[in-house]
Amino acid sequence: MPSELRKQRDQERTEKRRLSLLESASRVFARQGYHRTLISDIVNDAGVGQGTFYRHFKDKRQIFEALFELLLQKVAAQFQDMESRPPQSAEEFRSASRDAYRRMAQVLDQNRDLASLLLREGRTIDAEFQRTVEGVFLEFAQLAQSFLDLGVARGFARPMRTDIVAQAIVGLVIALADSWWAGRFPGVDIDTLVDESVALAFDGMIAIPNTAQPS
Amino acid sequence: MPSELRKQRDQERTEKRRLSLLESASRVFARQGYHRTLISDIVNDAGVGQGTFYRHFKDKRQIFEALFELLLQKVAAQFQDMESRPPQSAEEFRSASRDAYRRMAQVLDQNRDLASLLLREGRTIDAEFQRTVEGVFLEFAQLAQSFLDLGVARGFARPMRTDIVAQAIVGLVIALADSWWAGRFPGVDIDTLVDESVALAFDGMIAIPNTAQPS
Amino acid sequence: MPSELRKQRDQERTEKRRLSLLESASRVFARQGYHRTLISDIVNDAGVGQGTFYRHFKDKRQIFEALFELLLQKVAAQFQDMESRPPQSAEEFRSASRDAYRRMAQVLDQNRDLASLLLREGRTIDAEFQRTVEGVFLEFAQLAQSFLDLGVARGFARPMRTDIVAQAIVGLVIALADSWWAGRFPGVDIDTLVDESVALAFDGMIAIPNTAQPS
Amino acid sequence: MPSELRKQRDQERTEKRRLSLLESASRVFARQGYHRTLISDIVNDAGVGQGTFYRHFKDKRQIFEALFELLLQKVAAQFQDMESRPPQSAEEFRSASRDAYRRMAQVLDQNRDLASLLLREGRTIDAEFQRTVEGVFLEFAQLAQSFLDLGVARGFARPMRTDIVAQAIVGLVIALADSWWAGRFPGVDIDTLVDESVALAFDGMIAIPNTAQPS
DNA sequence: AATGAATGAGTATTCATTCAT
DNA sequence: GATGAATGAATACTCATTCAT
Repeated sequence: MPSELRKQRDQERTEKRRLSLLESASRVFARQGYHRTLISDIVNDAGVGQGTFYRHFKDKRQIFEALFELLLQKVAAQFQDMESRPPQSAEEFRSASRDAYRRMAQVLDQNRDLASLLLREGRTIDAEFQRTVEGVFLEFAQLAQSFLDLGVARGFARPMRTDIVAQAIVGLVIALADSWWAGRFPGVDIDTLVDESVALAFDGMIAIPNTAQPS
Repeated sequence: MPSELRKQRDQERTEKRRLSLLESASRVFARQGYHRTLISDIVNDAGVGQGTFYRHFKDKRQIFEALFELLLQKVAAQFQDMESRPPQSAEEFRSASRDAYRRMAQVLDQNRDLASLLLREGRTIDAEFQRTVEGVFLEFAQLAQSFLDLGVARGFARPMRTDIVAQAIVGLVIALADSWWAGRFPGVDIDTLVDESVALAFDGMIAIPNTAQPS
Repeated sequence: MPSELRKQRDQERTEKRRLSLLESASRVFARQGYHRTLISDIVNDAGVGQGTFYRHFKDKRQIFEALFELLLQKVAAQFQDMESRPPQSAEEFRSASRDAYRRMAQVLDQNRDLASLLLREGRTIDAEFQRTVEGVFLEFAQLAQSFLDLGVARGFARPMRTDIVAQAIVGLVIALADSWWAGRFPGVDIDTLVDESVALAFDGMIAIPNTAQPS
Repeated sequence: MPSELRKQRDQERTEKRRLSLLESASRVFARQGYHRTLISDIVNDAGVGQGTFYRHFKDKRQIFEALFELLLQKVAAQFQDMESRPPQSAEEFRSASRDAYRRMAQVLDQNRDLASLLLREGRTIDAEFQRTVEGVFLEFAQLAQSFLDLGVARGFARPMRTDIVAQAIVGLVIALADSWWAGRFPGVDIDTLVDESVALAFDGMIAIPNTAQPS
């Protein structure tokens, strides 16, 4: 009895089906938004029967949740191999920041539909999901804050309310991602976006008098 | 002719009803979110009959739209009397920015429920409303951009991609408002928030070498 | 504003609607059984919209429950004015029993559909309803038992396990009602049924030797 | 020729599967009732695949039918070896009755789950099954009736509507079985139940004057 | 023969909208 | 104009049944 083989093959097929549903859901959510999407839209897009959906997910919320976790995994993977040595100089501080920023930009852009969807609708599902999403935002903010604290402690950054600035930075990233996806920066590449953001965050907007008046 | 008087009184009562429905809608939307709110929730909160809703609004979308316009009006009013004389110095540039920022912070905070709701859910209603909301965001960004352009032109601000920075600034404002409302800044007052934001936007995070090297 | 009048008229109409739904439910349940009956069958029979059902009842179980209570009320009403003076002689004991029996037979027969339905399906709805129904059966059995106990105490009845006999009597009543409704007693009237039951319960089946051997 | 042996073994295994499914069905039906039982409940209990069910039974109704027939067979077996010599005296009449009663009590109690299930739900499956069940009840009633007729003819029993009394007796048996299973007779053994039933059926409840008046 | 993933017909239920009073 | 009971279209979800492996 090749039941072992059978079992494995079945499992693989099941997993494939699940992924195909996730892809369809992502596509349809991106097109119509979470709330205007029916289960039937998803299964039609996936080309499977109505009942098949319920074999893999409890309801619309759960497939959305699964998409959310998928994105989190990808984000985590992107930062997996990131150097963790604390910066030794102002220059290293800045380059580490730029690196983190660039990685975030990349993972967001590589998962554009998913990320855009989750950023836009994640907090409109229900109270619990709202908390989940805000928890993730907060985690990022806290990561940023501890990095800022380090910079302040070592004198690479000026004294500041790092809690406030960290949240501002996260908001800035999200806002720019959103604008970028909305096509409001025609002709701008990601590197420019990153460079401008980092420049703003580090140097601010103010004209630098030193450089301008060398004499 | 009492019919004239009667007519006016009726009209007033009608207007009062409309406002009461708008208030209820705002309250209920804020509590449950747009998508989880039923017409019956709104009329129950307002203490009027189900049919009465339809005498004043076509559907849920329309009352949401009306709330959106109400907020826009209040924002506009806040900026009505703002001085429009272009800044003549770097110092004026900075203070004008802070003033604009503070006004925005005030109007958002005075309409906390409404603003929070619209920022969170405005783009999840439908495609058309999404465009409307993004149009408003864009307007703010453009306003900010033209102000930045002016700063750059006069040498108050360093050269930069003002289109990008403007959107970043708008995102930053929204993110901080959101965090503030979510209670993530316990013990922080609005002025501190504004000051930190302006400091970040103008000076960046970097330690100021001038101060460090006085000689 | 005749809102008072309006309210009353509305309430009356609502009550009428509710009764019409109960009647339809009773009719359809009787025809198809509880489990094979759809909400749509009931509303079609009542000639009202699908949503109207849910304005009056939570679900199919609840309308069944309401029918059950309706029957209980009618049974209670039938026994409302029953004489409660304890029997003073064997003859009174027997006639009081016959009277109770007859009343039960009447109320069951007057609510044939309802009673038949509830006796047949009442215990197949769910565990909780089963307990409810059995509770009612038990109440009747206990009533019968206390009556029997009295008869035994006064010497009108022979010593016996009145708990067992009481339940047997209740079962006997139900079985005969069921057979009667199923048309298994063609040409028999209710009085005959009652008389035979009482004779069986009181005298048993055995030939009476005294009477048979007068000489 | 090993194919012969193989065939037989296969057949045995098939039969074992069938029985295991029947047992599971009986168990699950008894626990949840027919209508609340899903095919999946049965196959899960039996530890076989969903498809296997359909290799042995057409649908839920058919497995219920099979259980019903199983019970009938057991009942028939119980009465197989029963003496068929007509009673020659009042005493034999009574003892034959008690014997039949006791056998019925035994077979019902030995198949408690099955019997309880079929008595409770048998008539709620569909119209056809209802007729089948009522046919079986009727058969029992007719058997009882012909026995009663014989008793009346020979003077062992008083003249009575034997059709009515027979059905009453059957109802009484069922009611007591039901009460017994429901635990409403704590501490009572089956023999007591049988004895009380026979006493009620033969002698009724009335106090026996003979004993009271010895002279 | 056994399996269990896939299927979709069948239903309960919700809720925006209407309209008689 | 206000009301709220009535409505039924729209949808989520279940579960018996099939069938490829």
